[in-house]
Amino acid sequence: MTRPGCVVNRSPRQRTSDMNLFADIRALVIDNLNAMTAEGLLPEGLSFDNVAVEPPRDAAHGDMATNAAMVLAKPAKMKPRDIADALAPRLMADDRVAKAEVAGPGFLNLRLANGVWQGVVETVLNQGDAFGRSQMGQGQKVNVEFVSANPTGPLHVGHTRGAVFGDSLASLLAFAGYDVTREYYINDGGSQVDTLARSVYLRYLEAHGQAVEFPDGTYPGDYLVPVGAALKDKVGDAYVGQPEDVWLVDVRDFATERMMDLIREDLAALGVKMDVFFSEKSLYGTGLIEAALDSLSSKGLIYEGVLEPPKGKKPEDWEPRIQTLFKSTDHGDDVDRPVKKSDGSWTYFAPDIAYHYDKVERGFDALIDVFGADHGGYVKRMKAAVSALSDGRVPLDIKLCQLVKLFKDGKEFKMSKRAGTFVTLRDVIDAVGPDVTRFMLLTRKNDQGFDFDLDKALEQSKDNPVYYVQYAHARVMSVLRRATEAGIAVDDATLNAADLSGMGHESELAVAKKLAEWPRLVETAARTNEPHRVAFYLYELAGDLHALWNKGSDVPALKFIQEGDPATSQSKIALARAVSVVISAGLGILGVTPAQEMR
RNA sequence: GCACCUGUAGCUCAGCUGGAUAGAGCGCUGCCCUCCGAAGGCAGAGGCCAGAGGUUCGAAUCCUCUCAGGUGCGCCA
Repeated sequence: MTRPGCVVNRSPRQRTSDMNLFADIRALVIDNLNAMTAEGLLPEGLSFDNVAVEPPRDAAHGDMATNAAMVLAKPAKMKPRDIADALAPRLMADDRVAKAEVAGPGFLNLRLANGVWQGVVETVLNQGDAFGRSQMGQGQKVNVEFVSANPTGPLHVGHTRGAVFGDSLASLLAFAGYDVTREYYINDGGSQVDTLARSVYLRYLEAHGQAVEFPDGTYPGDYLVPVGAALKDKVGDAYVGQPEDVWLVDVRDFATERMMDLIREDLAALGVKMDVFFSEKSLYGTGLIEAALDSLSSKGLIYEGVLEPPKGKKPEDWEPRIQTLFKSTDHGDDVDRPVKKSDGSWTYFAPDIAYHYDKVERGFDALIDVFGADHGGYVKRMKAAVSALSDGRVPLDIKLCQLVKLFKDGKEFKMSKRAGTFVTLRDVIDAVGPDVTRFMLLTRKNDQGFDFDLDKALEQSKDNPVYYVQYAHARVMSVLRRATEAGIAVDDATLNAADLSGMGHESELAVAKKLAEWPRLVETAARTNEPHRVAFYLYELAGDLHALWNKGSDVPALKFIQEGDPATSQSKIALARAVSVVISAGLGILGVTPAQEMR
């Protein structure tokens, strides 16, 4: 703990920890609460868990506020005001705290010394991209499964959202100290890949000059034309006129491989790189499905039984039948779920269980699945399965991404495979580029529907937040270039060592305060698995920089470059540089490249 | 019928797991470039946080119910 009297020749800012100023001040509060307890000013045994130190909504309330007095009043059987009055002078004894005053119902508002904020800038510059990195993950292994689109065609806009969300979430968790694995589950074991094979076979016949028609239940998309042609190149006419059992397996493997190549290229175009592609097919014949179900069985969670028909909407051909069921209701599900079809083969759920069993067996401490909203019905059963398989040890968080509606010319652009209006991920990237695509999709919470207006994304106007953030970064780069031209040294080493006392105006400190929130925001975003918070923070930080920039027009003393005064210029440019460092790091999490200049 | 998601300014959305007078962008009104990049900034108007109860020092946030929209609901994955 800090004891001001013992510190010689050290400015306050040098004693703030490197990571999270809010955590530092909270520690200060807790330390003093402990001391008060030791002195008998507070009763023994109080829990300080709910004591929070947060930025107040209104800047007029100071830099930070703590609810300590209000939270403790009831269990301590004391008035909040009395606790606050006793705590305030103690906090002020620390030289980071310039002022502590009791306000409202019992808030303790803190104003910190200017040196603290200058210290934040110094810390950002010292740590560079590492500023805001957290140890909260403690190296725990987290598996993020996302996209997992069926290997039957190119990725479409819906997949794009899941891809961007999952990839950014993975980056965020890595930034917060987790050991992250990005994973894609290939649904190559079901009947849809047989359908794919038959569709490709038709294209293959077509490549041999035959006229073909695509009956219902096949994929008529043009993207299979080159696959049919490639199959012809590979096998010649060996499969022409042959029955299905001759070619199905080979064509299926061939087509699936081609589709995965396509999907990998699509992901690469978005800047997404998976660590693991896990094949559903690889589960069959290896005993893994059996092992997973044996595990459930040994816990008494597998039984033969009959399900009730769903009320309200009763299937036409409903008839009661005995099935092999997983007792998922023991782990929070609404009804038990079948793992075998009536013909004795596995349902789709069985390999899903086995796949998650495998993830648990691979030693992950936490699992995250990113699904489309149309898979919302599977959340409870998957959670039940993982809970059962891991005896509740491994948490599974399932993030649902709501649907994306595309708008063009002010009208919704409906997708229809039959009509050929099939909007692919590649279409979107070709139209607006990967950076805009990624940032835009992250400006909405994952469980909120998304209206993606392609025209506005193309406009590159203020409607388009990515440009607002990019513009802020580009402006800083511009200042650095200008300063260099003016003969002011602004390399990182120089700024790193700069005296920051020339950066103390209220408007400048406001920006530094925003920078101080970054580590805390990273932890909140990581804890809630919500990467969109990063995008919104960057937007706010960019706004703060733009505001300061424009104030330079009214107040020349606020210009970053002060003619004839390199030292003051450097201290102000250090602030600007720090902003660009955090924007760069934040955009890195989102997978967006920071702009050096705008054209 | 049941489950999950959503409902906040005219529009599109945030709201930091319960904090103070609920925020931003677009649109609207009025301003700011002889001056570091105006792709920017400042100011103003605009709200019964879907509705009703409850929990407590305190609720947009947690609980219950109602209303509205979306997504799903055994032998498709």
